Amino acid sequence: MRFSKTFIPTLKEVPGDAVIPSHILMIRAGLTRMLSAGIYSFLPIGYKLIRKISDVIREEMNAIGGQEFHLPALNPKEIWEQTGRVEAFGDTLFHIKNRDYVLAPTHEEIMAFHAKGALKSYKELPQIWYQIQTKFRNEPRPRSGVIRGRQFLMKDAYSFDVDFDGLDKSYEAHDQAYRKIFVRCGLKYFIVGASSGAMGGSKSEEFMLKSDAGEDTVAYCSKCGYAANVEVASSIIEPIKREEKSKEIYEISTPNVKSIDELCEFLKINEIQCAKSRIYIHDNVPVLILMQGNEEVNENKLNSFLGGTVRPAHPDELKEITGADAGSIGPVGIKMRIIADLKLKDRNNLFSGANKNDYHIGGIDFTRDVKNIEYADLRFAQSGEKCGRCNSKLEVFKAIELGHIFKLGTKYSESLGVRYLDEHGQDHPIVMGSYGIGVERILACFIEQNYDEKGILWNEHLSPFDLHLVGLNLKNNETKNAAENIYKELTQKGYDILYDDRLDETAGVKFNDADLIGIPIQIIVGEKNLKEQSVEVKIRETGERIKIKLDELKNKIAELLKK
RNA sequence: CGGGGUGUAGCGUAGCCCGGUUAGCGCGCCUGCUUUGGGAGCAGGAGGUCGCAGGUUCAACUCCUGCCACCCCGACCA
Repeated sequence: MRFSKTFIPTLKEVPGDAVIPSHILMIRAGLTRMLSAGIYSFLPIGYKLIRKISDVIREEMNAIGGQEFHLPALNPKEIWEQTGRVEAFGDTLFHIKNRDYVLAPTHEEIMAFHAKGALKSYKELPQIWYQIQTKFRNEPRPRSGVIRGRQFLMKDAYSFDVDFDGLDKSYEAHDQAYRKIFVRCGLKYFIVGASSGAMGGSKSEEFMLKSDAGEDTVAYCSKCGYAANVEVASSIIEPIKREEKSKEIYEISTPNVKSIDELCEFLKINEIQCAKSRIYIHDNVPVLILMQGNEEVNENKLNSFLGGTVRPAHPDELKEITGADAGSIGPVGIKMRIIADLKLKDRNNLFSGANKNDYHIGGIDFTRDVKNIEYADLRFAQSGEKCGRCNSKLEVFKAIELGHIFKLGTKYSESLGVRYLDEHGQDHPIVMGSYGIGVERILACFIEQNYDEKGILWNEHLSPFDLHLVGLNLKNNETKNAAENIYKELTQKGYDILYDDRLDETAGVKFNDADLIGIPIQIIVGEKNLKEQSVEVKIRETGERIKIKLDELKNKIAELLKK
């Protein structure tokens, strides 16, 4: 493809709205342009990459028997009402104003609608149906470029089976296909078991990728592969030992001390010696939660420990319940259920609030002064702590969700009446699975993992072109002829080439654009080397430049691209 | 939805606090000449509802009010 005839609007400067590397580079390298918040246009090179990624997905989906559909984005609202998801999605669902349609945020309903009455016999099952299409979600806050948009491309697949054993097989097939897809796209991913949230259903796995632009925080063990959202992740921690001698309990006047930081500063103590108090309301009953001073309550863990409904107490409730405001609450003498994090188990000589504003208590011994105290794991796992499974070190970091597979079960087939007859003529709901991949996310995440200060670093897994041919001063006829010949010959050999044939751009501009766009191999044709019948081959990632005789170029390229 | 920030030419920005030239600069773009191995030089040129609406004023990019858009943090999140 000739650069001079292709729309590749590269940008020298960082666009004001972009913050994360992939977003900046996708705009600077001319892959995408923003139309509105969370709505992006893909320009020719960007769209070419989207097609390449889609093709990988398509191949792996077809390999497990998937059949590709093309479904409407415009859906009758009625179908979504039948499954209760108009309400479930709430404001996230886009509604059409002048007709009772919604813009599909996903396609369980529509696939199930087509399956209904069409898949009637056990003989027709199982089926895997998928599509690669645009979804619409009215995200309250789009961010990170293409990573969370209001309109985005998703591959979503649905499996239809006679029973849960069949579903297990379909699920397993997708699991394997997904691994292949992400490996083929060159992504360093990991898998997190997760709850399936608003989608309904039981088992699920998320395919995730480490990134500062991520929206989830996960704990990951690179040794055994344990990965879990920090909301549920557990870790092995070293217990903190009791001090040898328990001091007497004593009250301290602490005027205007509200936070743990202020308390530590005021008393010249370490936050590890503090028991931080939080009041939660559990099924309308207050509970005191105690955390070590430097840690926060993991409300998710608290929730699953207590069951029922749990919420933090409002500031105005605190005084009524404890007699003090936040910052002066503590376990000594308080009459309610008390649960402390395991890090505080049986500790002594602790500091906490006195349940009296502007006073704290020191010398607290949980075994002596706080009767009926319960202990539970209520903290967030942190980097460096030991993995609960294999004892090596956990890492905690932000991650982006690339794909999600889950066992839906019969939620949609029940509510929409998607049923089949078994060999005895008995009728059953079809058992479904649902499997999604964010297509643009693959592109953005690849860039998040492969860039340097000059631009993107495509590789053998993913690249818009095989080769970037840079013709320097093309007003020089010899150079032009040589470049044109190389372009012709290598194209005939089957290579996909971006040929920078721009007449007026200087060498520097072309070099920088080539580095920005980031095709792995550059062939540079210039007067200097042509005098020796040579051109230069530059490896984008390493910056290595190799001088090659013209007649050896084809072999060298073949060798480089074979890897 | 809460907190913070920004909106000036295709892109990046100065000016605004403290109202008063023709709204300035860099990049990009157009024309000509020179240049061509790491974002070229000279000369000339085009391009602006200063986010929108209202208000104050002799006078508004600048002050006030409302709205909108975009970004960041949080809440939310298949």
